[in-house]
Amino acid sequence: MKRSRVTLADVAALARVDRAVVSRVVNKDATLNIRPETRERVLAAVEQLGYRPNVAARSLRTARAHMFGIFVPDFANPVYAEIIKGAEAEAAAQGYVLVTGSATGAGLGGYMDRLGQGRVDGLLLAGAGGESGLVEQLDRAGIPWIMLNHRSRSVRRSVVLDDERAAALAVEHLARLGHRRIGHLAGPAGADTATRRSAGYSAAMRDAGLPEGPIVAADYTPAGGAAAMATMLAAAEPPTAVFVANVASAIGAMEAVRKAGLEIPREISIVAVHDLDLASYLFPALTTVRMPLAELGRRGVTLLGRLQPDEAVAEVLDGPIDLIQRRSTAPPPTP
Amino acid sequence: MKRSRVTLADVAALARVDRAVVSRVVNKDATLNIRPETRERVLAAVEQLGYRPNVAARSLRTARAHMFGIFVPDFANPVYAEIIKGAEAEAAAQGYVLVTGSATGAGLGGYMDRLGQGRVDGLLLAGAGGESGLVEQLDRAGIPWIMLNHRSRSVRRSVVLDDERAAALAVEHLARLGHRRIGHLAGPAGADTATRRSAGYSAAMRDAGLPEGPIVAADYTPAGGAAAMATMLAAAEPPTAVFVANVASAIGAMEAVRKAGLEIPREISIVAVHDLDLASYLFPALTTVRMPLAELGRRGVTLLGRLQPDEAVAEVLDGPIDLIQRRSTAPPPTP
DNA sequence: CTGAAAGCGCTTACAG
DNA sequence: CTGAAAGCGCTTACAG
Repeated sequence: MKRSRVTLADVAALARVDRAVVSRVVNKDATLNIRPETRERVLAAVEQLGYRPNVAARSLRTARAHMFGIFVPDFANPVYAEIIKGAEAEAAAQGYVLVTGSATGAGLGGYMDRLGQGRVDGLLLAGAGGESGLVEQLDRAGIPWIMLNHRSRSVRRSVVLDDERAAALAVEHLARLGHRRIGHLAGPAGADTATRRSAGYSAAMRDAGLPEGPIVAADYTPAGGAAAMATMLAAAEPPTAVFVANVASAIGAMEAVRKAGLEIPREISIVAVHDLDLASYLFPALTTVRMPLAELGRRGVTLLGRLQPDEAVAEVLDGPIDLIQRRSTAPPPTP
Repeated sequence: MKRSRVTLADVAALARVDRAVVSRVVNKDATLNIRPETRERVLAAVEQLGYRPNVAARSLRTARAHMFGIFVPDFANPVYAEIIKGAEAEAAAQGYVLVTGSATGAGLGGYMDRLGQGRVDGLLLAGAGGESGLVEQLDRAGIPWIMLNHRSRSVRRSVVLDDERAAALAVEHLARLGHRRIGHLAGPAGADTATRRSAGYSAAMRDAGLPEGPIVAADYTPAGGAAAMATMLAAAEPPTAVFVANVASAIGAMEAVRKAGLEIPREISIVAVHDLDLASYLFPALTTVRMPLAELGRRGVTLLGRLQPDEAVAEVLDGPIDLIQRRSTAPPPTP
């Protein structure tokens, strides 16, 4: 386990060429004219000594780290796990490596401090809200950044998913089953995804010629979803189906329905956004809308590698969005 | 969003001191004797210019990257998400940053290639098996490494959890409820955790004076768990309780029980290892054994920072292991 | 108490 | 077609 301290100079000496030649061979410099046998000698020396370029020296020289950072609220949230998976796959394809940080570690501020200068060539932020001062803090650090799943005037660079279409898909599914009273268990006011899903719900209800409501907001947690669903069920005319903005809320909502003595889907249908693995483990298995989360991560990395330093971007990712029907939705009860 | 290209020299010029002084002030060099007003001037210049040390230059000079790598099979697996959380928290406390890689990206080989030389000061591997050549590959790269959750003769550095104790806790819980026929839905033969959990099951059964079996192995997936449980239920005298080595298997096992027309926990009790969030979302909520996964990640990072290059370690983490009782276990049916 | 200088390992524009 | 040289930004042993 001893540190291999093989440098370019060692390889050059063994291959009897200059370090510059080794560098260009290793980096596959196309402008290098070299005799095949010389190249072979260099490659053999690299192999024999087990030479691996020192990334610090290379980064210092080229001012490129070949790393991207990605910051998420929580690794244990499967939504962000999917985004990271996509980001890592694309980074790997580009020969980049990912430096991950989460709010459960030491927060974004601590993360950026530890990043220092020049550690990453760009930073992806998922699940950040419109925290005041955030954009300024990012800009001051001088690191190109892109925000995922959140857009607003102050955010110059963002990629989001088509949450409105996801909501429409859910509502259309319920309407097609024959539901007329379709409620909406919305997300928290602060979350940008929640706003877009609610807008999509309203638009889809209008398109279907259905009256909106009831609408109750909750944070993206089971406890929040349970409380909101209890409120909804207490209404004079409770809905026969509910579009829930988030799987975590839906878990609580299902619990609340069960507590109220109602049966899913016979008496009430539920559909939620994000087709996480656990949706199929719930009872009954939850009908969901699948969004291209990994694709969002991929796209973020692609743009980070491509964008000019001052280029703005506000993209709605054009990926596949599908309704995954399971056992939590069915036609409404006949009165 | 322009790149801040402020260097030590800029700060030194503004503060009218040498770069060396700035360096030592920034790094809080205790041996530096400096007049308070000079230090103030330096700090003010740092602040005014927004100076952040260039990590590539620092790494090149000191031969320390202040980064650790962590490689897992899959970010979306909540077991590894927990380990990463712990590792990140400890890394942050040390001023380190984490470079994550997963098998869904480009595999360990690709990850290590992209890491190059000197990018990380150490590497944590979680969920790796006893792949042949793995240890050699790691050693050749010259990066200190520690394997998490896997130990064997060839692995010189490992930290594992006390899987035997976890198994014992589960078996004791079932025995205390009055079960006599306690089956074991084991993990795959290749998995080291599975071996230790099975050993713990056998020892605990012996201690309880109970006959072993039935024992059926499955991989750590719902499908595998379902098939194994179906086999177990088809036995002449099926068990009244089952200790399942893994939550994913348990999900499938519960499904199989339901398909067989049996009720949990009235007719059969189930307890599984790892207290993941989703355990409480299952129906019925799953009784589990909680293992200190985050602590495992923390400990790995701590050791990585502390161990001598050639020091070996084979540690069984001494963290809290608890039985979390939910609704999937109860006394056996009275015949 | 503070500064000058060397050098970490690489890349690249340039000279021959 | 190949080599010599400068320099990226920092740290640290040493000189004054």
